[in-house]
Amino acid sequence: MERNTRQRQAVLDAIDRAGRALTPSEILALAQASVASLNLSTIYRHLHALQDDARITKVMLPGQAARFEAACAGDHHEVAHHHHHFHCSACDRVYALHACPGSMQELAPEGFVVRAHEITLRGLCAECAA
Amino acid sequence: MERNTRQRQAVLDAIDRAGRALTPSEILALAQASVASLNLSTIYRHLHALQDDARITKVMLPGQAARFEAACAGDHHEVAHHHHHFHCSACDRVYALHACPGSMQELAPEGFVVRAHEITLRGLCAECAA
DNA sequence: ATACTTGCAAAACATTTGCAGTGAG
DNA sequence: CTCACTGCAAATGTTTTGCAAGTAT
Repeated sequence: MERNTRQRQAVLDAIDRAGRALTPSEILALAQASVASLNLSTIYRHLHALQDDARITKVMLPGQAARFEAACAGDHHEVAHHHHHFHCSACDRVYALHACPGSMQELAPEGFVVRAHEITLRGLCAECAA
Repeated sequence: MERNTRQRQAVLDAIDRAGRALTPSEILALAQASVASLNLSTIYRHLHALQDDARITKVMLPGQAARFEAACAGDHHEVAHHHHHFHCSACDRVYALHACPGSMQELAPEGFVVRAHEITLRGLCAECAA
């Protein structure tokens, strides 16, 4: 997974241009505009490879299939920026939130060691609320 | 799904006695102690029915299969208590957290309507940290 | 030319559903 | 005695993998 193929470029372009997290099916639909024969297996293989290369990030939300977003989406750091997500109940789209209220250590009982936290907001995006 | 069968009781007992959220497979293993022939299909059917009866709650965590916990676990309200969860990376168990930092409205951009939020903490539970 | 990539089909999981037989009330 | 419930097998949706053919370098 290191050659620069049309398929790899199509997957990366779809994600880079989206500006939000996409499901593998959405990526398939978008990338097939460039490479009509594109297959879901190939999509998944490139999604893994692009994660290893830190070009994209996997976004897992409760009860949702995995989505993928451009690494460093919306910021200009070298390392992936810690952030959370908003899931619109109406259009089912997922948007990155560039804020974080802090470590949440205090929510855990005595003796529990908190190493990470994830916050998901749900509701209506600006478009659907209008 | 309204008769009081051995299967239904076995599923409910397993969840009520666990004190933490269980996966359907864990429930199967526990409930088969009472009803050896018990089947995963039956488990799932009762899980839906018990949710409708508000006896149990479905717990969805990012990247995890669904788990189920007793409704009102750990508190004494009539309505399901709003709470979050801790997922131990070592033993893969899920514990309820009886605290919540608030609505998180402020994390969303202008125009977004926040209707709900979910927080998942990950790390080591007291047992695994020791 | 060589070895990485691709597409397809089939396998893995979690969950749901059709159906015919079983059992609670 | 009925109709809901159960168990099994098959279907669904998402993700992974084996393999033979295709292609970038």
